[in-house]
Amino acid sequence: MAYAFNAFAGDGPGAGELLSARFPHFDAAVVPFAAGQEVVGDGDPTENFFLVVRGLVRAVKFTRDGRRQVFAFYMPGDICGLEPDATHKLSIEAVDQVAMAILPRRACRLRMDVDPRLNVALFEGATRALTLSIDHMLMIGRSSAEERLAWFLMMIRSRSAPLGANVVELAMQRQDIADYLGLTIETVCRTFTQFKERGLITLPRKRLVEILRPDALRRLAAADRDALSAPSVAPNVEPASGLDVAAA
Amino acid sequence: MAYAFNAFAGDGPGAGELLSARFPHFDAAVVPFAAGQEVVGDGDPTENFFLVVRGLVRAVKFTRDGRRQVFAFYMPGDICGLEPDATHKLSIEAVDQVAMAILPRRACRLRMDVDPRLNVALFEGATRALTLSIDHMLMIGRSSAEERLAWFLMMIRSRSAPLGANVVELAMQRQDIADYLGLTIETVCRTFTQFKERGLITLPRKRLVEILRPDALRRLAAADRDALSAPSVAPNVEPASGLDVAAA
DNA sequence: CGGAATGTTGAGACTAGTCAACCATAGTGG
DNA sequence: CCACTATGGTTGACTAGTCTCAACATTCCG
Repeated sequence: MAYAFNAFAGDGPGAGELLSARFPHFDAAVVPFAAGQEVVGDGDPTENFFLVVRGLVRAVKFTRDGRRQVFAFYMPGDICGLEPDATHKLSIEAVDQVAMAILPRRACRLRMDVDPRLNVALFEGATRALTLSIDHMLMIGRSSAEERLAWFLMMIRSRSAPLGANVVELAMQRQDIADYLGLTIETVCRTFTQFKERGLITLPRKRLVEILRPDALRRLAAADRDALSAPSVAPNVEPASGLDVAAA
Repeated sequence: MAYAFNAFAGDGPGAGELLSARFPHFDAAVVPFAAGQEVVGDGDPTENFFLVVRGLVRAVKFTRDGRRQVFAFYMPGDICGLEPDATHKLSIEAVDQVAMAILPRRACRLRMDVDPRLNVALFEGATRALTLSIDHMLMIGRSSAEERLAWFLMMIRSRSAPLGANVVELAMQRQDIADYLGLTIETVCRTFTQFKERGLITLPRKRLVEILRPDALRRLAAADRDALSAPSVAPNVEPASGLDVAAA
């Protein structure tokens, strides 16, 4: 599987920035992918890392009987494709029109051996990714449908919107949200409707959410995540945790 | 949170071996912990890595309203405590009588900067940990109770028993299993009973499981995991995936 | 033996899933 | 311009699996 590190825009120079500074390759090959197109598939050899330049990317895994789990969404600045094994175990797919910079793993590994800073950055990126996947797991394992959707909305908001903006664009479709949250598409719909009826949000368009009561949603979302109350990070700031990271 | 790398016994020298070879500190301080004792808690500063020397360790996270998720079990040879942030976000607790070697992070980091091999080993450990957490997440998000328990049993069997052994000791109690699988304790019990009635297992003691039909359990467990069918690793071998890894 | 902790079983409630119908939107071609 | 279709999204009725609450059994330990 390819796991993506998160660039963590507000977090000083993240892995993405570090890499792009260190790797001319990033600029060398930027490849476009159409919506729904597979970047790498389950079983493909792990030859490259990928830096998302434009669009939205998802990392998914299928079961034999067709169930699907979305492990992460990647936005511009995120890196995916980090994976220990010789073959990918997650599929990386373009959600909409996407551009990805191709970063040959061989070159990366060579650099990693020589450059301790890059090494540390990648290592920290990987452990951070693990941290985020744990938030995701806690949410999936121990939350109700409404808690999951609230968590999702706050996560997307903190990632994609300028801080404080309360209108979020959902590039992914309902099925992706459902598979990310471990729910069915119907439950996601119903929960959206319920949020509307409770005055928490409005839906100007299907893929556009206006958050009317961010505090209420945050409270819902926080029920099973400590991030909001964790003292180490600035309190009362939306956790960047949603930035899931997945191996590609 | 502290994430533990897995030593991967059958996988050549794992991170644990590498570290113990490289770090005299490993032998320097081996600390015992009583059953139930907390090694590090949520919010504690991240000062050390830990190598499990004896016993069973769990990494858990609590929600404000008391729900609990177990993210990983660590067995002798596993390392926990890997975490990017300054404070732990998971608690590390001894399940039974445990001995842990204390590995100062400062010393590790210094070494990591100088020794590329250690660095690569740790990095691969982290990405592998992420891979494993994804298996865990897929299981929690998309499986029935019986699939989860079957998955759990096959995981424990592959980790703790000599290959092929069909009697597995469960050092953890039912509540730990439930919180690991995202179920309630009652559902875990009922599923055990159901497995007994179907002739899949016997329970000579509460904490001792004899697996009568490993293939049937494996089929159940495999419904939402590719590991069994993945071609990159030896096929038809129990996946070592269960070896969850958590940051401590 | 007594008590506490752990584990099991049962009955009923409730959440989310399933199956199915319907609606909205966008694109296509007559 | 208007069917017609395809896709994506919503809603409803019903079901099923898991949770909740409660009682009871077992094991452990002083």
